[in-house]
Amino acid sequence: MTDEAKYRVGMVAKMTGLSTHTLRMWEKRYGAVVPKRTEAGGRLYTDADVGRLRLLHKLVGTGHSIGGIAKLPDAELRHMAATLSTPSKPPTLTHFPEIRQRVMAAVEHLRIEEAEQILARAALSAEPTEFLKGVVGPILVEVGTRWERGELRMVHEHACSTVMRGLLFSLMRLYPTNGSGRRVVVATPANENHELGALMVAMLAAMHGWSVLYLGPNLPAEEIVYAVTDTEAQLLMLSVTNLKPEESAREIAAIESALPDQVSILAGGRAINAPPNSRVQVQQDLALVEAALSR
Amino acid sequence: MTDEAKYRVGMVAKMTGLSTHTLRMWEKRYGAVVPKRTEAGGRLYTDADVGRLRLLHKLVGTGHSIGGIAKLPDAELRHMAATLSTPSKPPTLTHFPEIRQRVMAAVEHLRIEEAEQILARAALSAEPTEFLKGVVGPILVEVGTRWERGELRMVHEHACSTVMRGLLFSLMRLYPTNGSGRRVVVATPANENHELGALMVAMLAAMHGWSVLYLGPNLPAEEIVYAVTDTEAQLLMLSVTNLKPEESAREIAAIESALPDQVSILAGGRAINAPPNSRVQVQQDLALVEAALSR
DNA sequence: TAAGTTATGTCTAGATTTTGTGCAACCATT
DNA sequence: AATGGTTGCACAAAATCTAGACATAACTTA
Repeated sequence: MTDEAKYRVGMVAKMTGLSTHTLRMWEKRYGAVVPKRTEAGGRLYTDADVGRLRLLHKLVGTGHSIGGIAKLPDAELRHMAATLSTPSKPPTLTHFPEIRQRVMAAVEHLRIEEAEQILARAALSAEPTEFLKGVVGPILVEVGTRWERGELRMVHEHACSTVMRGLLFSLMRLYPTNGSGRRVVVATPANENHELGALMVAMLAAMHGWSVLYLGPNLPAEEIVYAVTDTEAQLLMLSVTNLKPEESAREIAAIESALPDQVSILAGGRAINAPPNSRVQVQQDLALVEAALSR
Repeated sequence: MTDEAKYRVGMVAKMTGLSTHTLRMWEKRYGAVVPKRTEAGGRLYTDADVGRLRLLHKLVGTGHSIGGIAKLPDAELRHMAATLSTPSKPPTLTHFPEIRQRVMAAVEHLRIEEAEQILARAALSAEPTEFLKGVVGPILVEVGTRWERGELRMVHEHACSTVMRGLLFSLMRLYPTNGSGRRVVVATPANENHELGALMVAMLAAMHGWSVLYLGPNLPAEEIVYAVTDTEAQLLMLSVTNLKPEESAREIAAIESALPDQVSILAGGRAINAPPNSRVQVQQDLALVEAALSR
């Protein structure tokens, strides 16, 4: 495909399905496309012209008036064609790779509404654990690594996190607490700002009927301890993805030593580093976390 | 997407489900939408017009009378559609002080589910702006000051922020974008971690039909600039509540100098500090922010 | 409750506009 | 001269425009 002007009007008529007459009229009356000319005055259309004409033809066929849309830019026309054809079938995607790919594409172009829509649909038609393991997790990892490699920018990472956060929040609320009275506190230690792992396990806990107190990222040990004891929670879940090993170990040790004996601690995340010989149970696999929660 | 007028009545009829007759009557009798005209007098509707008509159609379908709602501003219609409640006649006599008090009590005891419930109910029965100004804002301020005074702990502040964040996210999603094509980016400059102000204005923008790209807290100037230019947004909204004056001024100046001229900047928040003689418009009052958004 | 009023969608009718196509005369290349 | 293209004018079908008449339902008032 070049931007060479190479098609004459009869050829374009065949390619687009419009008559030569119509082509000339659309040019003269509405300036829909203005082809170059040969020295003798013959019209010469480019590939882009043909594409545009096809678009216009399609839109006119669905009811738009040529006079109203002839002057609009190509991007606008494409958008109109895209939004017009969709209402029939909102395809529920259950094929994880494709979902991931489409969400990544949306994030790359900062089209967060689109990303949200795809994810929301997928979330409702998949097993929650599967969804977390097969979609949310991998996407976060991919955005993270591509960001480090410089292929994506910080905005993409932020936007993606925002979408996921909102999504997980909404999903969490779909599972109302049952009266089992099992309470869990979910948090992230001091200086750890990555909350998405925490959100994922919080959602798992909610799914299993726990009453979840989600505290968000970056909390000093004493605050976490206070929350656990004040609410008489039986379980504390921590997520660490970005701390230095010694920092992780220090914080977790501080939390553990101050917690009442009967409280269990479940920790996970890429950078987790727990002191040995402690009651802190380290668990990276979401499925196993889930098993622990359903016990 | 542009705000160009490009649809003729027949197409609009197809898109909205209303008859051409009805469209003309709604215009003549109630001024529900007043489309531009071609030179010859033909009606030309914009995407925003279509969005508004869809809203009106939906509301009429649920029992509202067209005469009563035709003149209401878009934001009002969106709120009504979102809550499917009464036509704004009863000025919502929810008693804000009591709501605040009950939420505060719930937060104090870390009963976040209770807080969530109270807030969600109040949010749906109140005018969004009023709700933000009368409930969300004051509660955040109160939690902040009581924390500084040592009456509350960091966990309370975190838990409360988490609740509000989730709430605002959900509320934002109640107002789907119409095709008006007005895009706004909402963010918080580097080192500013308080995102709730940003979330509040993001929600206001969504209510007014803007397509909102919410980037969350703590973004360097160049990232914000990239997002704005990449999405061709017309407006950037910034919130600063916790930076030092010189830091605020530096970041904002950096952003402003790198942004294309046609992008407006609206900034607010306790610690905002904008360079003088700039196009940065500082606005602390939510009602005035809203006015700017509906222009 | 009956009668009158208002609100709202639909319909008609005749004038215009929009838009695709037909025809005529002419030009360029082969 | 055959082919494919150009321009301008004419024309007809479809879509709109305006103004007003009507039908129905909902609401008011006596």
